[in-house]
Amino acid sequence: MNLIFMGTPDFSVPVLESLVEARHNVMAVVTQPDKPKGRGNQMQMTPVKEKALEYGIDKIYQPEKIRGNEAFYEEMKKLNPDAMVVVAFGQILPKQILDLPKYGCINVHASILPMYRGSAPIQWAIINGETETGVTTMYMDEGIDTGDMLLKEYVQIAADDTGGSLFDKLSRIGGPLAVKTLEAIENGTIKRVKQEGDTCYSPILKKQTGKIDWSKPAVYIERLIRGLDPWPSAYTAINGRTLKLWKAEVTDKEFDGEYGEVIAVSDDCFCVKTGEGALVVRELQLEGKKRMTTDAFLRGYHIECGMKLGAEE
RNA sequence: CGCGGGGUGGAGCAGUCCGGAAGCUCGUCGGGCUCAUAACCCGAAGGCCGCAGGUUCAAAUCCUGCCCCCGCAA
Repeated sequence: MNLIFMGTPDFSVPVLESLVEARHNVMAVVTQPDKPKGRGNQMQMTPVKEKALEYGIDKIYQPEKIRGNEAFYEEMKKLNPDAMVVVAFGQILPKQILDLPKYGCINVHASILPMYRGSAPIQWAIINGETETGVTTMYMDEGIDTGDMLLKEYVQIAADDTGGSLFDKLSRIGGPLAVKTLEAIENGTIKRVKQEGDTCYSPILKKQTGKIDWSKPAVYIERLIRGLDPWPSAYTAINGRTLKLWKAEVTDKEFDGEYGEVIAVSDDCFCVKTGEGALVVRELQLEGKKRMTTDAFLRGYHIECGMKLGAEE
């Protein structure tokens, strides 16, 4: 098929790869504009752009805004695509664009719709303690992840899955599922299913999302830590410095003390009181330092019972 | 030129401001104690103090340039 691919971050890349490898003709790639990122504010290409360049796809569009962008619309129209495949592109497409391709716009979404619509379905599935998630392909409509569903593939969430590991699992199946969906569309064997029943929205992740509220149950905090690993990470504060937590275990034991108070310290870990149970910290990272085991951390940093984490200085 | 922290035996740190014998908590190896041990006691090995210049009688420490790691902001 003659395709236009729209996507931006890492999650989009494996889908682009699958499409190219399945010998679809990816005529053009649309991705978000390059932005200055990272230390020193270096300009950085989006992952999708990098991959497109690697494949020698020369038509790369990076419109600031698609909505109301007539020039862009004319370009797309000229290409006359059979379908557009959209994966985590980052802009909402106007109806004009959605109606353009013969077979419509296909979206690959990292959840089992209609649950976890929105931009961070993977991480929120972990944070909320789901045991299962997956990938859904659908026809796009004007809403956010509300279009008719096409194919689904389920994935189990392991007790030690992180945002990163689950991301990897889902991005591996996203590509093949997109290819399969296009095949079925071409053959006319695809079935479209309306989204009905329970739904929920997974809001975009911000740095702030990772701020630990110690009055929450330990199980929730533990899932927050896993869900936001490797980005944006769950964090608290110690002696006025940011402390990221990377690995922790939950204890049911209840201790006296305030929420966020260190209530036990041993050679290789320390324990923090939460709203429900306590959290044993196993791996962390102090501002300006590398990620390390609590064991290593405690050799150079002194922690005592009674210290409060997350306190505003 | 966005802001900031840091690179010291295998790990994590102190020492740097106010130059002058390489330190701390662990780990490793050997020995001892013990029914036994990740516990305790004794001993040992292991460091171009990120790299390159400079100042000095003397530099981990002061000056200059560079490399690398990390947090924030975007």
